Amino acid sequence: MNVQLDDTSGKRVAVLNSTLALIKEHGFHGAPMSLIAKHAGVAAGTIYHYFDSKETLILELYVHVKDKLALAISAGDDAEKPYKDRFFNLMINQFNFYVENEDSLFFLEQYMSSPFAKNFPECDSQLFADKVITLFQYGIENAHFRNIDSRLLAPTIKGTLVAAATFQLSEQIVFSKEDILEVISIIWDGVKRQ
Amino acid sequence: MNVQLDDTSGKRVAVLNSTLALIKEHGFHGAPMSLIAKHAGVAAGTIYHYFDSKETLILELYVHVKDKLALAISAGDDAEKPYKDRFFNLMINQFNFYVENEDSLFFLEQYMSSPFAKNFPECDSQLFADKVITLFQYGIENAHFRNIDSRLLAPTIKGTLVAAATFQLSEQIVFSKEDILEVISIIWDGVKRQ
Amino acid sequence: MNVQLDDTSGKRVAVLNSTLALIKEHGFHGAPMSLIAKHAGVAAGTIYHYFDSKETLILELYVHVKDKLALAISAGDDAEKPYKDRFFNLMINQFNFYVENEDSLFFLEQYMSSPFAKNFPECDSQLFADKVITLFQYGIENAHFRNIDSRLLAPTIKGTLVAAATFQLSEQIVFSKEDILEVISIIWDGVKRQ
Amino acid sequence: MNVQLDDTSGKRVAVLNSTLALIKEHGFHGAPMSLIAKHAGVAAGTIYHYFDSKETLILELYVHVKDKLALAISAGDDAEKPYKDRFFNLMINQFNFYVENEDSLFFLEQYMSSPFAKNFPECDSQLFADKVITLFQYGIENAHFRNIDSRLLAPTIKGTLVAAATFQLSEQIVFSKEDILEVISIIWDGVKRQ
DNA sequence: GATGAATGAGGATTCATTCAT
DNA sequence: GATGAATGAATCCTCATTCAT
Repeated sequence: MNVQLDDTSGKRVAVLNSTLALIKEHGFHGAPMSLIAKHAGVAAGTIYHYFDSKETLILELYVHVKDKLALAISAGDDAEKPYKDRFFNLMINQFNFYVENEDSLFFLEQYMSSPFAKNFPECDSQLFADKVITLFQYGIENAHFRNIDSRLLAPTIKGTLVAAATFQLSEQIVFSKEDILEVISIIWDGVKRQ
Repeated sequence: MNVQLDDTSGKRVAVLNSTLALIKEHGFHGAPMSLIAKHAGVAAGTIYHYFDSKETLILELYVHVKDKLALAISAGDDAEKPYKDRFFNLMINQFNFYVENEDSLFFLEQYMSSPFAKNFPECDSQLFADKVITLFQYGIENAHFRNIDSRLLAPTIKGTLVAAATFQLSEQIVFSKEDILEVISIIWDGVKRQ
Repeated sequence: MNVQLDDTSGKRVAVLNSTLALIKEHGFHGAPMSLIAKHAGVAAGTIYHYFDSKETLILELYVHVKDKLALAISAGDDAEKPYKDRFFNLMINQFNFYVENEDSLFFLEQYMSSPFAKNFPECDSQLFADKVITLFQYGIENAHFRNIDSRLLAPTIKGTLVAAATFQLSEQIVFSKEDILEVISIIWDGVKRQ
Repeated sequence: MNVQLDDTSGKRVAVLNSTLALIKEHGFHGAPMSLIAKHAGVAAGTIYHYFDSKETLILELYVHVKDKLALAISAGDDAEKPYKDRFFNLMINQFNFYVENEDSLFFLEQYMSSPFAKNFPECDSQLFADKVITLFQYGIENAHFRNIDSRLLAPTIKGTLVAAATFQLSEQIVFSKEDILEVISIIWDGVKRQ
């Protein structure tokens, strides 16, 4: 019954963004539907035109954010370039996305460590699988990485980048271009074929 | 007014453990005080003899778990040994703790990404600072690590270990001793002085 | 966020009246929100659409009742008449209001002697100040009363009327017109210019 | 099962006084048994050695306070003196008691307007009946007062005195000896035989 | 007598969701 | 589509009271 079409007034996106902002600021806890509605400038009931329940709202928000992340991460990727360059480009993009989209970072972290992630593993971004996972897979198959399970690679890499981004955001310190490359080198030196 | 003393019947610890178990299973959401009480085999009101509010219960649980973690991590540490050995020992201990204490791992992850961590940064385990942070600090000062900010080191390391432990737990796959060493090598090769 | 407007179904007033009735019958104690809701024929949550909390409900009820009192007291007041006549009219009106609105009388008494009155002295009926206090003030300024502090006059007068009304209500005795005039004479003879 | 005897440590009185103090400060509402116990320096359970329930505690406190009031009011009463003098002495004593025992005044007011007074009318101070009511009765029988119902006299008188005392206490103004006599004259001129 | 941990029913309040307009 | 008043189950917490020590 949900209406994704002709949301000309953009209420659907407004609700998603408000949910994101509120969860970032106050956690899942501090984002009741009534507050989301008010923050988005819509009536409480209106949310239910676009989302079946609060649960699906969160779930769809997750995919929405992950899509944005996939797009940002894969920007400028060029299959012609050496793999290490492509990897570094991805990492830099990812770091920048986190820093520039604090609420997305915080939401993703909360989502991933919540029961949602465990209970709805099938609910994820196709775009992310296509753009990001694929590249990792390629690196594994072509022996650019150590011989580790592919499914361990992504969280390992993410862990360090998230740590760095969170650190910059919380500490009000700005990493220089070189600092970021140093951080990515930590990752690369760890996971690359030795 | 809380009574930590002579809780001979162990109700305080029972409440902490029940909270841990329920949060692991159902998230912060699925752990109402009434359920915690029932799970712990105490009356709802009894919880409030030991904790001022649900918030302080969570906060004290965090320190409690972090204390246990610190103890487990630092087991068998020997200042006489080479630094790399000490580092590997810590990592192995940490990985094992996570795998053997799934509920602690899940709770810590949820706690760290929740607003609690941001709102109460001063509320942390002294034991952890003494046993674990100190060893990292030592490694930094004695140039065993790359020249990265000390505050970035810990979350980076943790990220990979947590990823590995979560992976093993969720996928029902048991890392062999060698697999674990491989994972720790990822970390070590990344952060060690190049 | 409260909605005083277009409460066409009259739920707000129903809640006020139910609160009044229950407090009269059982005191502040015996008026839990759940009972008020049931008595008013609304859901418990509905009360919170109209009042922020139980405290504000009580506070707004006080002003509501005091407004009704002010209106009843000043009925038929005529600035052309001699002051003593106006005073007697007010007193008779007040006595009648108390007798005819037992729940208002009991509520006001409980409210005035509760910490509410001390903690929120600024929360009072403007109507009462305009209609009733003003007339007393006039009497003081024009030397119809003894030379006593104006702020002492009102409670003194009220004390006797409340005593009389309470007496009639509790004893199931009906004062005759003459009896009431006698009581008012007690007041008047006490406070009038000797 | 209550023990009024050999309360050598004075715990019973301590509980009564703590209850009085807390009710004065925070109302019936703000005087939970646990707080009374702490304020009185006894264990919560101890209160139940002296009082069957919270209800009886309040009831007994009322009689206790009323006894003290009766004693204070009738101090210096002399059957040989003219009735008006005796009446004035009583009034002055009563005013002074209220001003000097603010918590008793506030408690009595709250008690009288609460459902307690209605539900337990038989629970009152014998001392008060003997010392104070008796004197009023005498005045009525000997035609010192107007021809009003005897049961109306006391609350009428009390109303004005309480108003005056409350006024002084709340406004931080000290009535002079003359001011008090003026107030009592209001009463006397009102109720005396015209 | 005295203690205070323990109880659990009851109270204020929140919030996801519905539905008549 | 959009609204927001209304719902009532669920939540956190309080507090009079009991009882083993």
